[in-house]
Amino acid sequence: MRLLIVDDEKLIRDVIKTYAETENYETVEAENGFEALEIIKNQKIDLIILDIMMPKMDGMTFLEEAKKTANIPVIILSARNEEYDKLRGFDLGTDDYLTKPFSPKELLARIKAILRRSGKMTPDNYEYKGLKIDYPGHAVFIDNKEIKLTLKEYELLCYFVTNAGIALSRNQLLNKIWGYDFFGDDRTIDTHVKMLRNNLGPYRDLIKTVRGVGYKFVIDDEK
Amino acid sequence: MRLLIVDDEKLIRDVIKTYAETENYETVEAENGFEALEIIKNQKIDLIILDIMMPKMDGMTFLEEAKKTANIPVIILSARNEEYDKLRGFDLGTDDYLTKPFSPKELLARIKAILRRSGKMTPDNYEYKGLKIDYPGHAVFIDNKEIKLTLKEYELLCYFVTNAGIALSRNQLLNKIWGYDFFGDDRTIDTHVKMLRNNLGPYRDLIKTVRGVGYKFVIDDEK
DNA sequence: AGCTTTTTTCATATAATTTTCACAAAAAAA
DNA sequence: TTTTTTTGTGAAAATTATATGAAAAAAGCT
Repeated sequence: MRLLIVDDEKLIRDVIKTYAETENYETVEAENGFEALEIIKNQKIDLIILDIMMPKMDGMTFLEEAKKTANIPVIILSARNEEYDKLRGFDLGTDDYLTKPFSPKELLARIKAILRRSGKMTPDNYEYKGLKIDYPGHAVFIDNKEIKLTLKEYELLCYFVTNAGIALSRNQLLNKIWGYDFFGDDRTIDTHVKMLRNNLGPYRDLIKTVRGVGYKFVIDDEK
Repeated sequence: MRLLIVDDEKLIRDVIKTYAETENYETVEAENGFEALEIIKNQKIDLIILDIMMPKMDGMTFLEEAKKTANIPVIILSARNEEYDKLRGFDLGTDDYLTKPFSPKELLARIKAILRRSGKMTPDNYEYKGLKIDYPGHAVFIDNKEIKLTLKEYELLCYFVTNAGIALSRNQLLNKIWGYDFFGDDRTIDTHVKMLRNNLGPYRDLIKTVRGVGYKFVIDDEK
């Protein structure tokens, strides 16, 4: 579950980030509308927390643009005195708003409510044949026996699973799992895939090599 | 722990009832708002599971009436498309809602969460094998012998126990046990976990290290 | 204040994970 | 078939995370 926090004040972003992380949400930050637009174009974001009042591109402008791109629910933050009118017309069934100052607790409640409402609840487990992932427990089972994966292997597997059927390039994998700032060897991924495959035992073939591209997690039995 | 299930469809009531009983909740059923009102006037009910859409007296009307009578937490069931607006104003801190179709498992999780939150379920003790926690007495026993834990150790243990099976990050632990305003060293947690483990003696392995994440309390015997 | 207990910090040891790299194997292209 | 490109693999090296002991700091107690 990834939240995008858009606010020009670092302090506010940090506070929200801190609280969000206690609930295990991942967070991405943007300082202004431009940055935010870039992010929603390139990353999977489940919810946007948006300060309406910002320099450069203000919240409303961003919102209009954003709604054209993707349908991501938004929690709008605004000072009590800002024009309420502007908020009219927004889909309060999908979105929500909160006036500053707000209590972090309330924000968290709203976040939860919205994510739930929009059906974005992360399932707490994945299962395919004898392969099971217990997300909250960070555990993976094969035929009901837990297999021990390292963090990277686990992350890899989760990413594969949520992108089943899609060929993922090494670059994509690097960016998503290692982060944008990783400049390591390409063989690194191969090595991790190797180890993951080994650990998956009978399910090792679920991770197919897509030559010239990367890897793909398949859940059908085509040969 | 008695749950009142209010829904006009017998099928739904039955499903909920069945699942609820697996968790040892008693259930009482009502087919409509009138019946439900009667019941909460005359019986001790800890939680209401309420379909918002019903003939005769609908859920909202019932809810308004019910809130006058007693302060019982409510889980509202609604179809995804029903007007969200109506739900505004309800105390999402106390109540909760779920859109149909929902997984029984999720419903159970919510029930648990709400009962816990509203302090109704606070069992006064926890027991797993020879490990016992006497909450009111703030005491912990191992094989019927009291072990002396410091406050932090006790809090840690309780938090682990109520989140059994879930990998808890250091951040989460810090925030929940130390509070949001603690900016201490990460090793602090390790140290407390170490001490707690030592004090747990034979049960020290219930607290597993989840490398790269944090710790997890496990209650099953997988190796 | 002095003493005890608890909490926190921190340095070091230990263990596990991650990365690199050279070469083998496989696939694709020539 | 031969060459070229790409991927697989094992093992070592580098890095990172956790466990632990001991000491400092803080909080309680009498």
